[in-house]
Amino acid sequence: MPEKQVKNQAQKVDDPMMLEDLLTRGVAGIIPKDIFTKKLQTGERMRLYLGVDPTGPVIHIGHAVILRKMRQLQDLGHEIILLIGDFTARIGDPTDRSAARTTLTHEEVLANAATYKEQAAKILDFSDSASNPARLEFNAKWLDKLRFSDVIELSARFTVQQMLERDMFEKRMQEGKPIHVHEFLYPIMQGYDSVAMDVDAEFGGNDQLFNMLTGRSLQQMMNKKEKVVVTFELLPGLDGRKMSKSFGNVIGVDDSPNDMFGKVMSLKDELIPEYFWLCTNSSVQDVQGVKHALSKGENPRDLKMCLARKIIALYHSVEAANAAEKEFIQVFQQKGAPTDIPVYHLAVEDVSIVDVIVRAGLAVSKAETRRLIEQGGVKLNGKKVNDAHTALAFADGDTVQVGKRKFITLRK
RNA sequence: GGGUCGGUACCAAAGUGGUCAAAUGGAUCUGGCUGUAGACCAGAUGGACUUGCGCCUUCGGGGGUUCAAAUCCCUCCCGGCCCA
Repeated sequence: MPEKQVKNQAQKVDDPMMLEDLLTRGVAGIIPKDIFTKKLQTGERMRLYLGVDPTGPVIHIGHAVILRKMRQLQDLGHEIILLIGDFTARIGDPTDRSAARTTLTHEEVLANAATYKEQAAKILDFSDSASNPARLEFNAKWLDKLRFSDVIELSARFTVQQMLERDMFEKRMQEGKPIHVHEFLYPIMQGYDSVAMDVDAEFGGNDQLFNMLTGRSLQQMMNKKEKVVVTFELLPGLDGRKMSKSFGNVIGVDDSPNDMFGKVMSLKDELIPEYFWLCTNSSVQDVQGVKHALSKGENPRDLKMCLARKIIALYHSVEAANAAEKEFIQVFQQKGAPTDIPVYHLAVEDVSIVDVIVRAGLAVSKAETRRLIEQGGVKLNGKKVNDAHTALAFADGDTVQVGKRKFITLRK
């Protein structure tokens, strides 16, 4: 029977290779490093958490760098908490925003939180049957209870100058952009999470350093504990810019195998080694090997295909990875049709190809569809459609293609 | 509270009475090429249709002046900066 009792001891990390991997892969900084290292070596059980703002519904493989590290520590027996910032999300983190975020309603936040857990569960083990299950927490649990006097007391521990130290506040000051008072409270709220959960360590993206350090200060002041802060490299997006939904350069852990494959193939060549290091379990030697192969002139395409298989295997399965690769070769390298084409049932109103495309949702408006036809982006059974007006006789099983990636099969 | 500057399309930002569905950049899309949904090159990017130098909707909200308004006036809302 697995021990489900609270254990105060985690597994010791003796293997220097493993320790090295734990301390370096994806890690930008550890404050203070010696304490963290020692706790890993002695196996002193740590309570550590990652806070996420459920402002968007997608966990991407950049977040996963941190989650995968947490999974390693979970397996070693440390206590893992995924904190949903349901309270803080309503305020909006000013990090890396030129303007204050629009605030979400509590309902939106909770809906996002539910999908978060589902996605995080691809990496962390939340199941009751696990010997050391990860936990989900919500910070509204304690932040909602604070009274105004508590907030004053907490904020009195910090100065405006300290808050202004953040680059982004400074930048906004210089640019003459607004900084709202509640944004100053954000690091304090997030810092209070550490106190409320009485944690030993917090993980987070590099951009969260300031907020996490505020929590470290508070934890020292209020619980007399040295909270370790571990910051992680931000995984760049597929195009090399910051990974962000608004740039469309994100791979979600929930993406389908085919999507993942295609997205990895669109990765900027220079980022290949970094992705191997941060997004797969490849060893240092393997990553060196990849760099070497690239410098020797090996086709980056083939390395990306390998990378794509590894990533898909992680979030889906090896079989899914192989299938996705076959599909990619068929559709994009050989410009064939995909295996699974959605079916569209023709309606009586569908007189022209334009109607079909709009009603099937392949384009948002008729004007856009006409534009696509003019640009040669629409094919019926593999043949370019040149005229939007001709009424076409559709047959059962006809295939309509819009652009490179959108296909439908027609059914009467 | 006073002064002043500003609010433009998905985002940033020009335009300051007609030549404005609105420059430019980003983003997105299409085509070409290829190593691929990468890179590069070219083009497109409010909407409906009877495809018109025509129509409808859009330059923070509302109202007005004018043959004509993103552009002028009034008013309201929101923000920056300086002063108090």
